[in-house]
Order: sequence, then structure tokens, then C-alpha cells
Amino acid sequence: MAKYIHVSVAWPYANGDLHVGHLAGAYLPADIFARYHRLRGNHVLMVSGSDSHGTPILLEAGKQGISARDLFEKYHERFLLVQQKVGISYDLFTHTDTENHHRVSQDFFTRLLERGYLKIETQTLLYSELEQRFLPDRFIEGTCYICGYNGARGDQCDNCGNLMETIKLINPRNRDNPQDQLVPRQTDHYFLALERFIEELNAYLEQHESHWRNHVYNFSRNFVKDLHSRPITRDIDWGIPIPLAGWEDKKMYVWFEAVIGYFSASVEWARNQGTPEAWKQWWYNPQSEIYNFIGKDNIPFHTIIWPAELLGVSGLYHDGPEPLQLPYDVPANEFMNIEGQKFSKSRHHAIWLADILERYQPDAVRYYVARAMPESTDSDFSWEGFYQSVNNELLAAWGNLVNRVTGFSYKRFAGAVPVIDALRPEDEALLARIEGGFETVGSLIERVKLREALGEAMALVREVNVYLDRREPWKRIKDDAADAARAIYTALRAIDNLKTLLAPWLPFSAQHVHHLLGYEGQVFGDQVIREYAEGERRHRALVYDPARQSGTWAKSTLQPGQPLREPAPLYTKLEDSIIPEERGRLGQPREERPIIVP
RNA sequence: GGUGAUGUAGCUCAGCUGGUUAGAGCGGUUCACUCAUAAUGAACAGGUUCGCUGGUUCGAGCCCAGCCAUCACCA
Repeated sequence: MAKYIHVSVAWPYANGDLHVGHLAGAYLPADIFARYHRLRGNHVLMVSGSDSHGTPILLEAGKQGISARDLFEKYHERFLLVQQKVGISYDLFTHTDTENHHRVSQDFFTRLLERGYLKIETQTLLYSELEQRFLPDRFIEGTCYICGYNGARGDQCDNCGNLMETIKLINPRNRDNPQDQLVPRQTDHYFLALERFIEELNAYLEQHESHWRNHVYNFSRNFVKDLHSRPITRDIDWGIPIPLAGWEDKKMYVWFEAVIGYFSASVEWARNQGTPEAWKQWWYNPQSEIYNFIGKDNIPFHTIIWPAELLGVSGLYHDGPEPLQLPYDVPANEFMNIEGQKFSKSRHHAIWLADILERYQPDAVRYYVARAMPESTDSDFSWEGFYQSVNNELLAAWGNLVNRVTGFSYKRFAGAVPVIDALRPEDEALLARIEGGFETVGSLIERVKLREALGEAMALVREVNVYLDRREPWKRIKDDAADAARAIYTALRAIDNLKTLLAPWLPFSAQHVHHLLGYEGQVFGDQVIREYAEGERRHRALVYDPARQSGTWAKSTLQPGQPLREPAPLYTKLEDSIIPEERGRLGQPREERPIIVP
């Protein structure tokens, strides 16, 4: 029976381009997982969007001299294009500044308030006389009260590394305007009483212990122990309004509303489809499974705080007895470093997706990032590794296998799949071995062990190369053409199976192989950018349209005699000169060029 | 400072509840092959024995304690 699988993907801050860390941490694993379940015929709803609020947006907007809205819309558009280009198959990639998300977030707020989960507390924060507002932490500098360093930021001291309580900074000043006077002033804020969910959260965590990654589980269990209230409003003028009179000068804290996007985007998706209740198949269906793909820095927000919000509003928009579904699994990834060093936007130590997709095939990037995916520990993106993996594994083992077999068949068997009498036992054995991959690779993906799953699929690729060397159809063609036909047919069918087994990682080349084998149609549906209108505004979104998907997670039934298409290599071989070239780009400022999707 | 993780062949990583000569891919060496983008296959070499120190055990990479390094979160 088809399952309902929700793939909730971390929402990127729309204050700069996406880089390989985003891809490795959340988007690629989510996409591999989603594509697999799509092939399986499960009902997949994969959503995410641009996080358009919060201080990072304001900071960058100030730097670029444009409004917060213009800034996030610029990066949102680039997110759509670059993710379309690298093939992240969101059912909906929207943003948090839609009327829908505002309304849903406000409904969360109101419901929590009605149920007594919100309380008002008074804080003392620094008020800017010049700007007539409370200044966010990151706009404040001062002298560290621990080490005495004069350049401490409002949230952390770069000298001693300690986190700062802004109000305790010595001689605090406005980072952007030394003339400004900062004075402590009291301000009221709503706090979410997280401590009231401790019991339910512990039960929730225990229920999932067996299938969660160890570090995610242990970390979360410990986090619950001293759970305390957190402010969900703040003094800022960019964000979602508080739906209460007298609170017009405050907005929701992003940590509170961004995660609601998983839910609100599902609601938006359903409405966009013309089936406004369809989202309940995931959110109010006790049989559905919700997976949150995130980086390790976000673990408590997804295993504790977001579940608490869901527990607090359960029943929202729904009359039935079913509770809101909490995440079934939160397979958090570690971080991907670059050439042995941490990603750093300010030092330009980064690999931007928009840039590398200008120079390399999306499946080459996807393959290497999947190989080096930081599933259990921080990993490293090195250009040497990229070069080696693409040339010696992806191209040499898989690309070459496809090329040698389709080429041989095309040339020696009149441009078609060879016609055969019966297969030999070793042919049947190979196919059985390869077809076993649907079970082994599939179950690894379901357990979100994506590196291991890819390794298993690639091991099967190598088995076909071994098989060919034993069967030697290029020799048999001279003395026993019928036997050569059996071997080539077998290899073609193995390739047809492997195309599917690798499709979650390599959707573009899967389609290419599908085409070479003479099939019509598409393995996957289409990724399109659509515009949606609301009451007063409109927004663009990346959408997966499954209409033309014909691929299924099932054994090949390749027919003898099927005409092949003229073979062409799947992958471009990389020159070793790219290694010094790419390393030379690290540390250099880059310009944001337009993103062109082929 | 607290919590959670990570530290295994040149490189990237596996090693389940402790048990024979510690594994894979890539890289290296040699051989074979020639259908293939000089791609493929086979064999071999490679870890001062698994960050360091000590402990538990008949036996530890896997358990315990301390330490060192790295990462994230929290204070």
C-alpha cells in the first residue's frame, strides 16, 4: 500500500547564494530520499522555502543598500533557479513572506495563546535613541565583560569565544553609527512555555529511539532536561506581525515561525493544486511519516521546539480526533568543510552552487557530494576528491559501462537490443544479483543510510563490468554470435535496472540512459517554476509536476529487438587542471552572475 | 564551563549486541584484456594495530575512567 511520506527540508536564509554545504547538509539527501519514494509510488510531499525574515536579512540588506524585501526576493529567485538546475525536486519551494505563511503562523500564535502556552515576560534590552527602536544583538558591539576585548559583538565575543548577554556588554555601541546612544529599556515579549511539554516530548523521543541517529537522539534527550521558555516575539520591524492590538511594533521571532513553514507550505501546496484539504493526508494521518532533513546546528529546533509547537496547536484546521503528526525522523547531517577548512562567507572560503553548475554537470556534483555526504561526521569537499570521484568512479565505472555496452550493441546488433533465444545460468545469476538491489538499496534509503546505499548500487555497477570481462562478448561475436547476444542483452538489462537504482542520486543521467535504451517518456516528472497569486501579492515557487513521471522502482523488462538511440557518453571527463583552478578561486570574492537553467 | 558527537590504511570512509590473520572505494605496483571517454578485470603492497594513558575481561577498534584534538548546540 502506498505510504504518505512528508519530506520537510530546512529553510535557507535568503541573504546569500546557496553553497555545497546546503546541498550536502539537507537538500541532496532530502531529494534522494524523495525521489526514491516517488519511484516506489508513495505519496511524497516535499516542501521548503526561503526564510525571508530575521536579522541576517536586515544585515545583508543594509550592506547591499536595498530593502529587506528586495534582498530576499532576489535570493529567493536565485534559489529557485539553482535548485531547479541541480534537480532538487520540491513539490513546493515557496517562502515565508506569503500571505498564507503569515496567516498560518498567526493562527499558531493565537491557538497557543488561547491554550495558555504563551506568557508575557519583561526583558531589558538596548534601545537606540537615534533609530528609535530596540537594536538587534548583531547590530551592537562593545567591550567583552569576560575577557575585556573591545570588539565583542552583541551575541558573541570573537576574542574569547563566549556568548554574550548583550545587556551586560561594557560601553555598548551601535555598530553602524558610533554617534548613537544606546540605553537599557524594558520591553514586553511573549514567551513559549516549552517546559510544559517536557513529559510529552520525552514520550515522543522514546517512541522513536530505535530508528533515530544516535547523536540526534542523545542530544535531544539531554536538551529536554533543562527546557525553558523562549521568547517568540522581538522588537524588529521586518517579520510577521503579532495578531494582537498594541503589539504593532513587534514581530515574531524567526525561530518560531520559520519551522511552521513545513506546515504552511503543505497547506499552500494543497491549495495550489486545487485540493485545499489534501495536506491533511500527511499532517493528520496517523500512518504518515514526516522526515526533517536538516544540518546538525538545527537539531533541537526540529526534535524539541517544532514538535512542541505542533503539540501545542494540535487540532488546528481539523475537526477529527487525529492529533497533528510529529516528525517521524530527523536525519540531521553534520557539516561539509571545503579543502579542510570551515565554510566562511566573509573569507570567501566557499563553493557556490551557482558557480560550479556553470562548469560541471549536475549529476557529477550530486555524485561527489553524495559520496562525501557528512552523514555521521563532518566531511570534506576537496577538488582533488571531486576530480577523482567523477573521473574514476562515476565516469569510469558507470558512464563507461553504459557507453561500452550500448555502443557495442548499437554497432554490432543493428542499432537495437539484441534478439536472444534463452539466457545462460550466469546471465540469470547476474540479473538476479542486480535485481536484488531493489531490496538492498531501497531498504538502506528508507533507513536514510544514503552513503551506504550509493556504495551498494556502485558495487552492483562493478559486478556488471566483471561479468562482461568474463563473458567477453567482443570475442564471442566472432565465433558464437548468439552467445554474444545473450551477454549484451543481459548487460543492457542490468544497465536498465541500474539506471533506476541510481536514479535517486543521478536523475539527469538516469533520463539519459532511459533515452539511450530506446524508451520514450520520462523517469521523473518535471520541475517547473510557477507564479501564484494571493490577495495582494504574488510569489514564484519551484514545483514538482509528477504528470509525466513514468519511472518506477521495479525490475527492467527490456524487450529484445527494441531500437536503441545513438550512444553518447553520459559524462564529461574532467581535466586535472581544474584542481588548481578551483583551488585558486577559494578565498577570492566572486560576482553573482545570472543563473541560466538549460 | 555543560551536553552530544567525531578521531581506524596515502585519501574518503565501513566496522552490528567485545572473539579467528582489522574491511571497502579511490590512489600505488604488477599482470591480463581491447567492446569502451587509455575506460575494464585480476593479483599484490599498504594500518609502528584502530587519537593518548590507564582499567575491566580468558579476550577490546568495539565496554569504563581520565586526557588531547576537532565540530555543533547550550550557558
